[in-house]
Amino acid sequence: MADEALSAGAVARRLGVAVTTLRTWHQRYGLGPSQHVPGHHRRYTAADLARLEIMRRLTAEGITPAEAARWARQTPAPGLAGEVSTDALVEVRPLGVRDGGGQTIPVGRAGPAARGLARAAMRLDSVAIGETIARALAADGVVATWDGLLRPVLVGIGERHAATGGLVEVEHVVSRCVSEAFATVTRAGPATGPARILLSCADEEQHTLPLEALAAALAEANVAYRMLGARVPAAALVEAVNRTGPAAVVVWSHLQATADPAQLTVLLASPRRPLLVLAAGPGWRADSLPAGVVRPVDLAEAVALALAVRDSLGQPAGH
Amino acid sequence: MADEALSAGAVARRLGVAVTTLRTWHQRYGLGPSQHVPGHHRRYTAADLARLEIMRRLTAEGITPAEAARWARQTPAPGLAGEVSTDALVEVRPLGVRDGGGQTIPVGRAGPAARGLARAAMRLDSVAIGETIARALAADGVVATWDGLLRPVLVGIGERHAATGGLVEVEHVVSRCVSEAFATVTRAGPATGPARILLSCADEEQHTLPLEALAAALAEANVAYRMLGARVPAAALVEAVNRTGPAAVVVWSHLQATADPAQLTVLLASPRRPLLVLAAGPGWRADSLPAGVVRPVDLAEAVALALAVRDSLGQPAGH
DNA sequence: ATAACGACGCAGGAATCGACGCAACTCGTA
DNA sequence: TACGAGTTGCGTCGATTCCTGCGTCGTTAT
Repeated sequence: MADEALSAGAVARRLGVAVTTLRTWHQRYGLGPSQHVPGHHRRYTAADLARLEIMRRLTAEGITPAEAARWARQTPAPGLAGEVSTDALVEVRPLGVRDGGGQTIPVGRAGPAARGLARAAMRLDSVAIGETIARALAADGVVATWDGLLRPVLVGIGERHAATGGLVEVEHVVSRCVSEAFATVTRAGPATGPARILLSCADEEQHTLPLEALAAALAEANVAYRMLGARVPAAALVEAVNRTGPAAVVVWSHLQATADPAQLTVLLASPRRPLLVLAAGPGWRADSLPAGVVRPVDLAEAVALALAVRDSLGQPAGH
Repeated sequence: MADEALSAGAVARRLGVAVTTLRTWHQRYGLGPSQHVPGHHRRYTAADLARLEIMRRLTAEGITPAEAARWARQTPAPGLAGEVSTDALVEVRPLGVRDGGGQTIPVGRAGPAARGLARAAMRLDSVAIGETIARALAADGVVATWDGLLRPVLVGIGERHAATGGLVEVEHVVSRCVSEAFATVTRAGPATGPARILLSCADEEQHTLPLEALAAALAEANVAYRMLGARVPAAALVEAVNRTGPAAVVVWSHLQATADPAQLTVLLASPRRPLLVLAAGPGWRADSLPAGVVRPVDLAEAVALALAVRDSLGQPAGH
């Protein structure tokens, strides 16, 4: 048993926080090396690190740092199995405990889970990010998770990025984790019946996440679909429509620059014109859309429309 | 070539350090002649010298002596796929003709599975595509599936696309299915230990699939990593490196346009300089890479290098 | 006789310390 | 809706601690 005396920098790197934060946690919450002479360097033992790991896990769950520190401090030093039931903690929120700010992502009143996700994101802790998302997906489903957890955090990152220009790495890590989480949902739900719904990004549009959310929501509802992905030229979209003859087509555009209504018009003029053409995303201008195009306001509406198409045309043995 | 036991002075002269330093390295880091009785003269064998060579080169590259000693000490004496020598790797491959996928195999020799995958792709049948990939992954693992199945098909589609201009939808559907398959692999393997490997695309680079393959291969081997994803500006990459202090960084570039060596140079000049910087992908020009950058030729080599980093630095022992 | 040994110490530089402050986020209240 | 109070993460600054390569000294192996 060698004494793994980790330095402050090493611990900070491992946790994904700044060295100064480690010092702050020590003096504010008493969460530091058990043996530390003031003025000397901090040397974290395995037990100290375990405490900090608990701190990291609890804050990633959305628990107030002060509260998390209280739990981390009271854990028995020996033994790695310091499992703390987090579910109970989320519910019980003592009065007078506020959520603070600091270097974080604004999530508004999106709940503790979103705050925890934001914190894990700032630390680039992809494991915690993935676990949080998976838990939310299992508990609340795709639509609720998207609206209540993922979108607030993603929007927060986007705003901060637009304002300061930074946070690019954070955005990428979160996006990737969200993609992976949606992918597991997608893979888990085996599609039944033919895919009559086609999902596609607009030409040059690179943002896929909302479309992936829709895909996951459809998979959750056992609705078959086809996902084309990002940067689909109008010709390729028409080609796909002609080849597969979908009942509904969803075209996502995040930016106005990618929202050329012509690619929708071409769709409507296609030989195998789909019953429903959805222009989704904030890029589209309502007044410039060709007639016959529906514009859902949120994920729930898009899912509902897609389900309607499935229900009306799902059974080939009609009347 | 018999192993002439070198004296301390000879070794010191060869390495360019003082004799006392050799003694210091021995008693501080345990980096000395494997057989040495206290009080007697040190006699360095070839293996001992090799260890010291590693020590010298790593410290010359700006790596903390303690960390460099850890590398040198745990290097297997008989070259077990281990030779850490970055310079050697760069020089051994004077012209890396292709490595991300230059070979023109029209899916013909790649086996029946590839043919079936190509057919399902043309049909935009994402279910069949996903099943084929999942089956191959389960049977052959990530690396073999990538080299033997996915890369041939993707390359074939790419060539056809370049020639005819069509097949965009096919490419997108296949890419998405591959991503999802890799994501399930990624999610299935719980990472153990801190993530010391950082995966990132070059600036403006949009192709993520090869990086996702690497991530899946690492997850398959239970190696923790961090994936940044596509279009990572150099500043964001440096930011992530400084925040998480990884041991190895893999930067993927598919196109020459995105392979600016400056973003690697910045990495090497970073305060928390990683031990290993891998320039992966066909975009990089071997002759324009800064010294100290390793250029893996294929997925297997990249995985092997990453594993070496994990194995060599698993335990951050104290002094 | 020469080179190496072990112990000790030293100077330069990197990392960290403690204190302070700032900016940003939430939430209750006017 | 706007604003102040409470939190929180982290940057900055001068001082201090720690690491590291190497020189010196008396002794010992070759």
